[in-house]
Amino acid sequence: MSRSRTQFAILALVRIQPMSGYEIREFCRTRLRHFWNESFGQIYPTLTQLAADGLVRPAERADNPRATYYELTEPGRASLREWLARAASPRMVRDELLLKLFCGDEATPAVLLEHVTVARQQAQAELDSLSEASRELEMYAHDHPDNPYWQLMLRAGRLGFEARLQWCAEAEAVIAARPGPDKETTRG
Amino acid sequence: MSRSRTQFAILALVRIQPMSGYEIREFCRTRLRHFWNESFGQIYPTLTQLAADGLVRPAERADNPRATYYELTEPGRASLREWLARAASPRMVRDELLLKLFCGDEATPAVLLEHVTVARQQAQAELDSLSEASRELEMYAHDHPDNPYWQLMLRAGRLGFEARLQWCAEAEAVIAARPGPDKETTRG
DNA sequence: CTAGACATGTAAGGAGTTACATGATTGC
DNA sequence: GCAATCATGTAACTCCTTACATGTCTAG
Repeated sequence: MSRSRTQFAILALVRIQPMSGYEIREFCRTRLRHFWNESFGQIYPTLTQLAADGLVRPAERADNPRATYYELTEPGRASLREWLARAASPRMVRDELLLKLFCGDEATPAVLLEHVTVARQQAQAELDSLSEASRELEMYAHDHPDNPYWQLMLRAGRLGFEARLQWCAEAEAVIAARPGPDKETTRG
Repeated sequence: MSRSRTQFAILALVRIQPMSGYEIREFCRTRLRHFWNESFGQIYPTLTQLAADGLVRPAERADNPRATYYELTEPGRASLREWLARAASPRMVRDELLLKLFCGDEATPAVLLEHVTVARQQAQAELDSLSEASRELEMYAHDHPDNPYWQLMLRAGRLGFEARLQWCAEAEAVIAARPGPDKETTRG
């Protein structure tokens, strides 16, 4: 049970090809960014534990002998499949922007507008990077058996960020329609 | 700095009206569910700390003398405003369903389909509860100065879950199109 | 009289991030 | 030579959930 979700994230990654801890981190940071994250502090200890448990093992890879690469073992594959069969724990979202908006009347419209604009730009940047990732997948993994699922994964990101973008536009309109901060509200 | 985001979530809630720890929990569990959560283990110690720091204080409330209600103090309001002015930390999402899909070819389509169907039903249930919440807000808080922001908050949930629903439908189609599990894939 | 909601709290532990420490290699 | 990237790890800490412990009140 320990290392719970991290463990399976790592197994899922080394299943594709042998990977080093550093590569696992980079993969999360770039490809899985919109729905998963793992940091070094989780990855390296978990990798050590997985190797001790025989679920992964050190592997050769021609391209760069500097790093320690790990590959999936058959027990590791069995463990991965067992996890796949279990129900997924519900999606967790923590959105500080919405929490701030929740007491929006306590702030000035200008401040809220700034927060939303930043969020809109971030969503747009994510959409751009998803498009790029989708093009890369089509080029390099067109025939990979996992490709339909990888495209679905990107599609989830795209739909999510499009919704976010739409919301930001609506929020900007609503906030802009509020009375400005020029007349001081005598509150206290 | 300690109790960081929990602290401000609580300040944001007691700002609306004096609340007990239990009510704060219920509010998160029901109204803020789609973007925020706090558990008892966080709420009670934080409430104690906030009271010690003078950011909230015990308050009277006619409707139920059993619980200890807390209200926002002026220093508490100042602290809330200061937090509101700071940039929101990026939205965090952790989606185990997508992680499973990421190695979808390792599972049977039937298993994946089941996971997605559960997710679709959950999204639909969330949409229903948001509609209900929106109707309630219009009825009881139509003239509340925060109402536009609360509606925006619900709108974010609605757009998000609609996107989720859309994605689930697409995912079901893609998975259903995959070769069935009747012919055993000789893999190992 | 009992199940369920209301109510408050603590303890333990799991999960996850950040900062630190270290060092090799590569490109400029 | 220097900065950036690649690479591995640890320690401290925050954050958060879960399980436990306890008790009241209300509705059936």
